[in-house]
Amino acid sequence: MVARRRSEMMEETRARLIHAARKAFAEKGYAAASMDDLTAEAGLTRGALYHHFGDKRGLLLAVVNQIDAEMATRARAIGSLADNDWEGLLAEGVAYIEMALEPEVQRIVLLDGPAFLGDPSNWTSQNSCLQATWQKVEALTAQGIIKHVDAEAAARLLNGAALNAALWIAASDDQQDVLVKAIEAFRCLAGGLMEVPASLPASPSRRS
Amino acid sequence: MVARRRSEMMEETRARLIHAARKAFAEKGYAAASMDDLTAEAGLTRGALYHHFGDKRGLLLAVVNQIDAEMATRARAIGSLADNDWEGLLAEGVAYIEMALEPEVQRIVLLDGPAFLGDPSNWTSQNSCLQATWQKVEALTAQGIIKHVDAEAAARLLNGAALNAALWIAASDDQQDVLVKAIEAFRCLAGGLMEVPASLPASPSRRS
DNA sequence: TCTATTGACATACGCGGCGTATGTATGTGA
DNA sequence: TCACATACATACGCCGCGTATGTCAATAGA
Repeated sequence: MVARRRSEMMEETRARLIHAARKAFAEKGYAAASMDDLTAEAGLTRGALYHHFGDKRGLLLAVVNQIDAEMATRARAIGSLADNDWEGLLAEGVAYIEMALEPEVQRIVLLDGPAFLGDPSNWTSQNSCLQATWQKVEALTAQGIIKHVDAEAAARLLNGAALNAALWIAASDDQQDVLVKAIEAFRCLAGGLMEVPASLPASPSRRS
Repeated sequence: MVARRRSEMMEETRARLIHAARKAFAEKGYAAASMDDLTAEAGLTRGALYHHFGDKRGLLLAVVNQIDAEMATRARAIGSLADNDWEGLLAEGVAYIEMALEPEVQRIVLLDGPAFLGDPSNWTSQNSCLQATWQKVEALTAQGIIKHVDAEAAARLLNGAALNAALWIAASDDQQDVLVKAIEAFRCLAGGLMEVPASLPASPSRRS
């Protein structure tokens, strides 16, 4: 028997509970997931769960934060591979769309999260995914590459568009085909943020 | 006592249940709303509810469809007031953002709907709001005003952006201020769909 | 080293909510 | 008017969450 510290044990207990919760929430949805089943799957009981997370929502919050952090890390990594910040922003958006196709992400973060925890902006104090996009938008604004719109607004709408694209793709029959269309439309929309020569107005056919 | 047909009574019963459900779902959320309380509010019991709607999800579906239809009607009306189809599309989008600020719409259609009924595209067979945007996009494509992207994709991403904007606004402190920013960003994004002279590439600084 | 106290869990209980099975009354067709 | 269907109401059981309580191991102090 390897001697282990108490804190290590606790950490593992928390990890096992979150792991089981991710699985259960993704498969059955938050509402239909039973905490008895969930904890049993992790070799524990509800006692441990309430001790560590307070209530069912607390567990969902912990799960969402974990997944959100993973997503942000992956998105930043993908975005940093791009040739420039603009392509980086697009790449991040596309990465969100693709990540959102995973049942864990979709079911837990995109559907149950907002429904049971409220608006994502209130999760934990910040949403890592949003922050990543937000920062990229600010950088591009400073570089004069995109228009001077509110950075947070742009980031939120971009993420919203990506999210909806993912829900659409996931529910479709030919996911590959739809994915291509969604990405094209996304790049198109994002292009609206780009700065254009002053001679070209953003809106056509303005009356009188 | 006014003599009334059976079908009229039933129709009123359904309407009263849906009305009570809209109120309860909007205030407490779908999960926390009790069907006993809800039906009592309507002067009925759960018996009537299960008779007409099958189960709790069936009631939610009926409520969502009703609100969705109302939203689409309002959006089309607003869109048709615009000077041209392009401004109509933008006006519809802005209208969605503003409508989504209403607790009924936000809580029921945007949060609980997707969580408990699945992707909106599977509701009833079509989502009226999406259809309205879709049609406008197709019309604009035919007129050569916007690029040849997939119309459904564009419509879905636009609606998704509007939806997310609404969630943001609703959770913010200064709703008026945020609403202005969101609308500006929305118009900006939507502008990305517009056709531009071929001499200007959609993407800047392409390498090699 | 022995003890006291804290903390990490397990166990036990009650409440409320959903779904279903059953009952009842009113309206409709022959 | 009689048989039947329909629109509800009532009654019951099961399940799931939250909390109160119990137990055991680990650390702290003397």
